[in-house]
Amino acid sequence: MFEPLPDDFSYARLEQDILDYWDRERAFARTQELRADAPWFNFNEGPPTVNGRPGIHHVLARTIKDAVCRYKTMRGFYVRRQAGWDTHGLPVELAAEKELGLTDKSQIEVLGVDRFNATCRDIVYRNIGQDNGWATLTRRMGHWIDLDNAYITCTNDYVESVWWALKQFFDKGLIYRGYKVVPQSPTLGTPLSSHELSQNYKDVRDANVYLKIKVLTSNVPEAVGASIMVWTTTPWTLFANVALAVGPSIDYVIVRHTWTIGERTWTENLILAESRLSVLDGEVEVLGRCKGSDLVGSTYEQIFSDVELDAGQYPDVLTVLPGAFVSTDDGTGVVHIAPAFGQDDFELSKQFRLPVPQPVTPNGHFTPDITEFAGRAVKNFTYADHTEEGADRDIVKALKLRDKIYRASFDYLHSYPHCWRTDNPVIYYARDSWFITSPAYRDQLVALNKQIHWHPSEIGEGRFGNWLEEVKEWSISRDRYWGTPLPIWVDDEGKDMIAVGSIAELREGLYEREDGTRVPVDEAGVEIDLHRPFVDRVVFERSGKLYRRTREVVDVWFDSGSVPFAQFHYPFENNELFDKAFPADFIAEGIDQTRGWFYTMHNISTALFGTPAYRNVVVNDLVLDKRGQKMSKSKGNTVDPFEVIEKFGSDAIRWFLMASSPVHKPKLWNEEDIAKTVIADLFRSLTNTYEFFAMYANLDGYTSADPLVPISERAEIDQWIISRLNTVMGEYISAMDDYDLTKACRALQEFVIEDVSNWYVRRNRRRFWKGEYDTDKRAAYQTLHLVLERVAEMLAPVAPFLAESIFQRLRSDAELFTVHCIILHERDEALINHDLERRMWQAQHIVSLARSLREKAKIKTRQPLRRILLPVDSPAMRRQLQSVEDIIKEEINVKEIEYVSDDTNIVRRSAKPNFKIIGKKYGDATQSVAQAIKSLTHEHVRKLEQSSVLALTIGEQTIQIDFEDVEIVSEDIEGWLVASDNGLTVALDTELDDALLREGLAREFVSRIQKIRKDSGFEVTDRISITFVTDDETATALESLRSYIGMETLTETLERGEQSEGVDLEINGRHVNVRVKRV
RNA sequence: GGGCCGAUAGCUCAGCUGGUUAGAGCACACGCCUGAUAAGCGUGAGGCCGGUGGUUCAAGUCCACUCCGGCCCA
Repeated sequence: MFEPLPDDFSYARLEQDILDYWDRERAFARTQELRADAPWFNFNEGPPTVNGRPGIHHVLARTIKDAVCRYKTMRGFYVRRQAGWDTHGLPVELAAEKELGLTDKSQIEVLGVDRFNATCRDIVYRNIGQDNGWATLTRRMGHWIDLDNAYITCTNDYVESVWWALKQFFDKGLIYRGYKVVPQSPTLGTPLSSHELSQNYKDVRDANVYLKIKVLTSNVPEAVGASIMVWTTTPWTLFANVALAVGPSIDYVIVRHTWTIGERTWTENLILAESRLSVLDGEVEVLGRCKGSDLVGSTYEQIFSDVELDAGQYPDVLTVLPGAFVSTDDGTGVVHIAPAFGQDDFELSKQFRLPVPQPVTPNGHFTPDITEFAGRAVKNFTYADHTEEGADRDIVKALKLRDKIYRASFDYLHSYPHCWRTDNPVIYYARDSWFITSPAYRDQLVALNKQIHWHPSEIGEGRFGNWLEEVKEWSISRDRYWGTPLPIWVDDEGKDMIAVGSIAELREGLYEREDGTRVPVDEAGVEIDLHRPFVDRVVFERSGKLYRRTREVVDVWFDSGSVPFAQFHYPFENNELFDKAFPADFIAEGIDQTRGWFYTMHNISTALFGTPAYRNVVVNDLVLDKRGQKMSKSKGNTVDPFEVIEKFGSDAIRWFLMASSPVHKPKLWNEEDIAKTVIADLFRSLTNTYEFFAMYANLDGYTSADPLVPISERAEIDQWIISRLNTVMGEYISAMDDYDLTKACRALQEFVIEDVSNWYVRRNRRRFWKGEYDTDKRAAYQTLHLVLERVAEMLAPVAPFLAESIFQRLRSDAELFTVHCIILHERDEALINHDLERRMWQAQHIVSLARSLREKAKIKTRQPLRRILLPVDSPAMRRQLQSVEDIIKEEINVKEIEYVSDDTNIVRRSAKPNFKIIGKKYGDATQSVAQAIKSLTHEHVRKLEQSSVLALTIGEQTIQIDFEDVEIVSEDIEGWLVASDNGLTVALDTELDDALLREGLAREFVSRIQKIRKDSGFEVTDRISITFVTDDETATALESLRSYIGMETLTETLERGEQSEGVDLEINGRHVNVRVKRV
């Protein structure tokens, strides 16, 4: 018994049932157990941030992961799938601040780091277990991954592994503390890493200020006393100005600038890059020219004097210096240098030994040194409970009073980084922080990247490869609380450092109590927690020196980059497991991870193991809304994954995400497409095919125990669909092996809809419902059964629910508790018959051509026609078409097919050049040869066919045309309706005689009766009687085909009546009144 | 400013290492077919294959430049 799909069928319900079934059967766990001894295929889960909300783009990445893992399992591998949670860092800290009612970082210290971190930990574990969160989505979308044994980055085990890794870096001399300019989030008071920075560039309007700075001395005589033009978008940095930079090879001009307003005119001498003269508003007269290098050494008047600069100690202070980074794309070609607030500036300060005044606090406010602005915010900041206005406008006012402004507005539109958590502008800020010196092993990063298969490849070569080529030092410290503590202890003088790489080493330290007394860690009676504040209380005494831990925590990206080993608590446990599972064979995430997880894993793995962390990576692009717009909460165009899964089912969503466009292209979210191309097309075709199969198989009592009809003895169309099936199996596997899920899905989809449903089943309906249960019928069942089973297998990775549902209904083997545990069948070359596939393809095209001819002749298909003519090139072609003759005749309702060969004169033939071949042979003579071929006559073509060669004269030359140089086409047939396409020609005999007309009438009549039966709600097996009233001629026609009508419509009595008491029908222009009754 | 990707029918996408008439699905119009199908089939309309220039016998495909869009970086 093949169980039909339920009447109240819905995909959401079907999937719930399957989920319950999987739970009951422990399907995932048992599948894994089955593969216990199988070769491993290693997957690593990129941990989602635990308190983020899953969005539809996560469904995309998770579908890729799940589909590949399921596929590899079905290919016989053991696929270890450990879930993971990313639990440290700012997202959690901010949630904790909110929960504790804190508005500022400083309040955390007041509250106590222990309480703060306890809250963070609490939030983490609450979120992991939360309803409608990640775990729920993971289960509901059918993502098989081991959630029960997920790695959690804030556990002691995990942190210990990260510590081990950091110590490796330390021991290799790859970590150092340095004073550098870093992107700082002022409202968080912590530096951000470059990959964090990249998450939130926004277009903003900033200050657009042209300053004029008086030159005091210079080697360029005209420059003395003139003002050098300086452009800036950050007036707040001007207090820290120590120098100006010019491009040494850029051309500068000294101009007399005249400005008139009303009666008044001013003149002043200004210096700027010649190519930037357009920034000046007034009239300009050039007084002199020079190169930037000539200006070097000029001294100028300090812009603000709040910061004292000692020219004795720093000879180059307040002078013009050469800077390779100076451009003339915008501004004036002169850059103001504030080493504390710019990376280029800082480098220049090191080069020329300049001071680095720092008049701004880490949280973005002026220090008391800046008397006029002490305590003011440098930019506009928004906090949870208040906002602060930045000082820029007031600074410009102050500069105006000092007559240093040439022009100032606040309309400079540019893209500027903002803190990804607080949305406040980032400032570039010099401070102490810790770095990993990635450029030291850049070559290895680049070399190992070449071993990774990127899908698509251009990301690995382009975006990721370029990033590695110019790899920057990794700023790994964060001046925060909830994170892996940086395990480096520093002595009192700040010179000597020790790194701690394990809990055991930590135990060698002393625990410092509140009262200042120190006891060995093990005797302190405090539980070891590899977080602040516990680790801050541990100190080391070595050779008379006291070491205290540096206060920072580690960039969370270092946590996730440690997944390959930290998920196993390596090297403290599971070393054999690690050896087997590293490196990963496969990972998949969104393109935003290029400089995130993809990078940090690669970096750490390269430095520690000298091996790439993963062999294959599938990168998906964003999910955009229907109109191609980025989804965002503010636009209200986000998609709630739970909602759409309820609406369409996970399978449909998963299929759409894989099949609609390649995953590495931005994907437009279009629910109409899901409904029309997935649900109403692929899934409908498949479920209906199953329903059709089940209905008749159950009626006939077919079971899979019935003796198998050898495939070679089955009907040709059976062999055809089996051949197609095997071809598609081959395509599917090679696409999946290549991680091209889209191609695999599309091949399968087309097969199901076109070949199985619209051709095989439609063509074979009669075989299933007519007659007794004989060998041919059994062959039909076995064929369709086989096809459905294999389709369910191939469907399983991407649409696991529907595949399971169909597979469970079809299976005969009780051992196979899930489709996902079976080994995918590979194609059987012996069952592929290219010749047969080609013949069927020809038949389908002939049918199409014939239909279009009927359309032209306005003869409906129900009207039988006597014959079609098919021109054939060869006896072989004739044999080919004869083998599919019945199909053609039935599809287009003709009695006979006549084959005409080239020795008849009905067909005119001509030749088309085969450019691929003649192009190679004739080169630049190709066009003239092609012309000659096109003008070949019917006789020429016949001659060519007979002797395979033909001599042609072109101009003065004679050339020899070979048979392979041309493609022969049949053109038309005298007096017939003809159509040609794809090298096939069909001619239709449209002449009708009485017998054909009668038969047409009968078929039309049958069709109407069937409609009446259906409309009246009769069962398929109900027998009926028909009484009809019509004219004599029509009556005779109907009666002459009584047995045909009776057979088709299960009519027991067909009588001519007198009274028009039934339904009036208009059939082929005749009037018939019909009454149909059930008997 | 740099890097990567994309641009083909109203929409979503195919189009292999260049081969001369550029395809499919959806949507639209008309017709056909239907005892598995809220389906199917046919026909039609709809394309300066973003633009310019080049290489070539031949360019949607290769090269250069350019416009527009997306993403990433500065």
